[in-house]
Amino acid sequence: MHGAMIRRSGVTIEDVAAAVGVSRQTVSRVLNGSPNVKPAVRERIHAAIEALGYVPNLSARRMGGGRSYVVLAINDRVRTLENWQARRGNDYVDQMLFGGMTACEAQGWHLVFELVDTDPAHARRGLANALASLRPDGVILTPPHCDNADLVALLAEHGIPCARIGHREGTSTIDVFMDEVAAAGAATRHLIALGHSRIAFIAGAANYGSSALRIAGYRAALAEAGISDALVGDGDFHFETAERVIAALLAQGDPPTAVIADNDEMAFAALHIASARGLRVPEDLAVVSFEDTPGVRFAVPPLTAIRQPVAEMIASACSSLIALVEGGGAPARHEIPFELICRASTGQDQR
Amino acid sequence: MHGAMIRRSGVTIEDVAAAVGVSRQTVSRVLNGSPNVKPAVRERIHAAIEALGYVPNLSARRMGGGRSYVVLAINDRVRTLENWQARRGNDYVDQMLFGGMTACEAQGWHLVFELVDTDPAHARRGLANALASLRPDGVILTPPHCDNADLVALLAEHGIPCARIGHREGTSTIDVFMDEVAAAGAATRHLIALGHSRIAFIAGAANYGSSALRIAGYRAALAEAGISDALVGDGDFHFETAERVIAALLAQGDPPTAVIADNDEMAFAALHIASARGLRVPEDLAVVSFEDTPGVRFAVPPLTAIRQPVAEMIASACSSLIALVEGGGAPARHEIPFELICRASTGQDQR
DNA sequence: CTCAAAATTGTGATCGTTCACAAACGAGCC
DNA sequence: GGCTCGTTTGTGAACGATCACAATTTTGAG
Repeated sequence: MHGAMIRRSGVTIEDVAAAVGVSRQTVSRVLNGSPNVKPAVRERIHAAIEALGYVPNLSARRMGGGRSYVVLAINDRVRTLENWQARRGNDYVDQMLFGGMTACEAQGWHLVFELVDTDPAHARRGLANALASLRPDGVILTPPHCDNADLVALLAEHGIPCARIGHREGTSTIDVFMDEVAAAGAATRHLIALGHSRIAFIAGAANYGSSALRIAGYRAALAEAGISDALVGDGDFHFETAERVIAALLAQGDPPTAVIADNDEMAFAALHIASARGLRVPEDLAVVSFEDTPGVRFAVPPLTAIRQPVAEMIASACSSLIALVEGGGAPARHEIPFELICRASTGQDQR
Repeated sequence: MHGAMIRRSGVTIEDVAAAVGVSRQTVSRVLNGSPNVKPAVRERIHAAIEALGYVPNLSARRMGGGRSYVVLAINDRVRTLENWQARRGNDYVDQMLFGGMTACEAQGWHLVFELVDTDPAHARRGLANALASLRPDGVILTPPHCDNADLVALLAEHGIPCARIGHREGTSTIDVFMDEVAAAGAATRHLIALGHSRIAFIAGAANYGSSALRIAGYRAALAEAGISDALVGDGDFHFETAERVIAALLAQGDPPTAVIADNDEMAFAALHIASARGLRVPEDLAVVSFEDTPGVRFAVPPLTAIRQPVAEMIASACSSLIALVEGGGAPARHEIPFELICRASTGQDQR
């Protein structure tokens, strides 16, 4: 068949250029928003792109030396599904995917996830491999990678902008975080306003930055109300440990009438103990949680909780990275507002 | 500095070739597992790759006309986080990410997620755009896209292998599914074995393939035990509706003593009603759920559930796609075994 | 009307890899 | 030893975009 060419793939920039009667570079300029294109030509190129259904090939763009239009989100790798789900609440990733993809897509970018070992020796190598193979334009580090200075340094060496979730000390990075101190304070003050003075805080892990900040906020709110007794229990984010810790607190001479748990799973442990001992919630024991996974609405009773705005945080990280790459400017810090959602476990009626 | 060149990026295949003293093509052969390389040379190349920390650039590979080493997972796009989380249980995506990434990574592949509108007119276009920009080597369609024949056709036109999750009719596609009929049968027989004969099934949605199959399995198990009364309630996967439906069933003259819910959220509704009416679970009302999100272990009491093996399904889909691309062969169907996990809501002790 | 400056458009080189094909090498057979 | 055939290695072209720079057109001031 004379003149027929075998096409390895779909519509290319040359096809658009040929259809309009301009060079590929002019089409490229339109794609990349260069100002120096005659309005009439720009119009015709847009029409041709639409008509032909042209979409730029991401790999080719990357090869051309331009941007990759890819944001890489780094999560910690775990071995089993159980560990993965227990990691940081099982809807953390769900929210990441939603928030991140929605934000990236709105700008014509893509979000790619990669798992990297937390172990420092493997972490650097894992990130380096991901960078080499994907060549992202920006990287998001989630906990606990966000606290790994080595990874931040590696990204700086490569000149790749970095956003950190749940970290607030950065100067060279985009830090996106919520005010953990204020959130714990709000939860504590909510209970104090309801008349409680024996309020326990079940911490997740001493070495987690967020736990320490929350304990500080809790203590500050108590102090502010003139309550001298802080009742901090050492949990590990898991049900069984929390059960023991809460049981021990309740066995004291002057037991708590309210519990703040560092995540939902531990709040469920509080409900479970209350149920087992015939304590009414919230009358005998009020419960507040940090996290607000969808399931807490269906607990018996539904849990009052500080909502962790994960989707918003990731969306903000993506938007900021994109803005940084496309518009220049300097990395900034973004505090995302938290929310205290009052439900039946502290006496409110709503679900 | 004489001879110094400005490097736009990291280690390339040429660097490895130069270090070993061979041509790039020989290194490429080693990377792609070609058999025709002298063992001694292969050895030295592997050593150099290791020493230099070389990782192939994915974009360049794709440009070279080879594979992209990318599996694209298509999910339905929704507008709000609430809808996203309510979609199919909030840990569906969590499991997808874990199962899919783990499987892909093991083969040196990558998993990329993309959101595509469910609306038929936009769906085709959304997928076409994703294909054009990412050029994946394989695509996974999750519900409800898995049932969209138009998308399957589009992939066939492009010659891109396709795996469908939760679909079992495919001939040209890799279909990965669980035996919904048998699972519902197992749940039903479990309750019958515990002495129940008034067993209700709260369906999720009539037009969901899986709901219909589960109802069939439920009815078959009843018939098998000589129980003539099937008590099917029409739910919509949501708490509030399920609450009404279950209340109506309990108001009957001869109310059910057991409820099977089509997802966890509706099972929580059953627990909630029981708690509100002072019915003991499992003594007065036994509850079985389909889904087994992590939270059901912390319900009061913990829920017996059919575990939906989402992570395994996605992992299987990825592995099969990769095998198909790398090894040839024909698409096959994969039935993933389900599991009935017995907990306190049907009388068992474990969590 | 002329000419310089600004705006617009086009051309070759380039990114890092694989493909297609050609060349060199080595073993086995008569 | 010479020849063929299979194994191993190398070379130029290609993929589809962007970059750097050059060429052309348009604009506007004198």
